[in-house]
Amino acid sequence: MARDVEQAGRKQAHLKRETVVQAALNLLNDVGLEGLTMRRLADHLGVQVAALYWHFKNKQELLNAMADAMIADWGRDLPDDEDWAHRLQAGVQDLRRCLLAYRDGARVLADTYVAEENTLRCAEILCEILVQSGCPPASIFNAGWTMLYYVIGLTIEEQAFHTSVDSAYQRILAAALPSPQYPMLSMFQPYLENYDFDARFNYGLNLIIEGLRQESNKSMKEDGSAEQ
Amino acid sequence: MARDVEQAGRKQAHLKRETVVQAALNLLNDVGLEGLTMRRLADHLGVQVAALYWHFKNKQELLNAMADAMIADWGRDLPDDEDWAHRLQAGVQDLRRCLLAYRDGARVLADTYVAEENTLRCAEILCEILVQSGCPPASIFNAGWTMLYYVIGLTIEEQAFHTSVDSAYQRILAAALPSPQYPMLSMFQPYLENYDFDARFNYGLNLIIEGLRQESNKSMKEDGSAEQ
DNA sequence: ACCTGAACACCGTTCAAGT
DNA sequence: ACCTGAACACCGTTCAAGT
Repeated sequence: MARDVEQAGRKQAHLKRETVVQAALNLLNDVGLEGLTMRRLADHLGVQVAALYWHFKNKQELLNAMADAMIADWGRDLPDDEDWAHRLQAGVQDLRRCLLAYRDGARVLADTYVAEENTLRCAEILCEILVQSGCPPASIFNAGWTMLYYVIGLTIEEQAFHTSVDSAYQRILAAALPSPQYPMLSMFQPYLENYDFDARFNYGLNLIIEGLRQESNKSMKEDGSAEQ
Repeated sequence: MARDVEQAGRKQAHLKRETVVQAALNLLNDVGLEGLTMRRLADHLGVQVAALYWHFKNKQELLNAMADAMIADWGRDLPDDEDWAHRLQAGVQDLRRCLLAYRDGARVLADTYVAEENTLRCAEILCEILVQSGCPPASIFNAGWTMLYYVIGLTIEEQAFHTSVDSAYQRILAAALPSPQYPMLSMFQPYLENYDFDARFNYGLNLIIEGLRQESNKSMKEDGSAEQ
C-alpha cells in the first residue's frame, strides 16, 4: 500500500495538488468515476478526507484538474505534415487516445468546464491547424467544437459499453430483434452488433473532415477569384 | 404539493412504473441530475423510498426508463420529404429538442444503455432515412452513430454551460486571454465567446451531412455504372 | 402484490482544534 | 500553512414486517 510508505514516521503528508490529481487519476482507473470518492482518495494518500479540502475547494475542482491533467501529453506526435486535414485527423484521434487512457475519461471531461493550461494549449493548436483550411473564423470554431463534441460523445458511450457488466444493451437488443416491428434493424442486425469503436470513430471523423474539406475548397476558390 | 393530494385517505399509493418515470422527469427539471435522488422522488410521490425498489431494480433502471421516455415524442413532425438529407437533418434536430426538454437530458441519455420501445423506433426510422442515401449498410450504421454521438456530446456541454452557476469557464477564459502564449485564441477571442449553440449545432450537423452526401453521390454513381 | 419502518454502509462538506 | 477529529446532512440499497 502506498499509504504505508508515504506517511512512515511523518506527521504531515505534505500533499501537492499535482500528486493528489495523479493519485485521483490512478484511482479512477481502478474504481471508475462512480467509485472515485474523496474518502477513498484520501485513504490512498494516507491522509484524512478533510485534508483534501485544503487543496481543492470541492470535488468538482478536483475533477476539473483531473480533466486538464488527462490531456497533458496531447499532441506529442502530431505529424509535421503539409496537409491540414491529415494533421486534424491525427489530432482528434490523439484526443480520443487521451480519454481512453483513463476509465470513464470521457465522462470526466464532459462533466467539466476547464480553461486551464493543457486545455488551452490543445485549443490553440487545433485552431492553428484549422486556420490552414482557409475557412472563415466562425467556421473554424464551429468545426473545432464539432470535433470535440463528437469525440466526447463517442468515447462516453464506448467506455460505458466496455464497463457495463451485464451488458444489458445486448441482452435487450437480442430479445427485441428480429421483429417485424423493426424491419430495418432486423435486416441489418449484424451491423448493429458490430462494436468496433475504432472503425466507428474513424468513419465519423472522416465524414466531418470531408464536410470541412468541401467548405475549404470553396473558400480557397473564392480567395483565388478575389485575387485575380 | 402533489403528495398531499395523492395519498389523501389512502394506505397505498399504487404507483405505476409510468407515473414514477414521469415524476422523475419533472423532478429532474427542478433539481437537475445531481439533485435527483430516490428519496426526493419518493417524497414527491408521497411514498417511502423503499417502495421505489419494488418497481425498479435500482436507480440505473429508473434512469434507463427516463431516457427512453424522454424521446417518446421524437419524430412527430418529420417532413414528408423526398430528400433524405433534409429528413435526416430534421430528425437529428428533433433529437436535440427532446434532450433539451429536460434539464441534464443529454447526460441522462449518455449514462444509459437503452434498447427499449422508443429508442428502437427512433433507430428504425433513422435507418430508414439513411438507407435512402444509397450508402452501404456499414456506412449507414456508422453515420447513424456519428449523428447520435455528436448530438449527445454537444447537448451535454450546452446543458452544463447553461446550468453552471458561477460560469467558471468564462471567468478563467477571461483571465487567460489575450496572451502571447495563445495567439490564435487571442486573435479570435470573440468567436470563442460566441455561445449560440443553435448555430453551433446546425453548422456541425451540416458538416456531417455534407460528408455523407459525398459518399452517397459516389455510391449512386457506382450503382449507375454497374447497371450499364 | 405492493408498501412501510428501520437499518446498513456509505457519501461530500464544514470547522474547530491541533502542530 | 497544512492537517486531524469529529460531526452534519445527506445518499443508494436491503429486508423483515405489515396489509
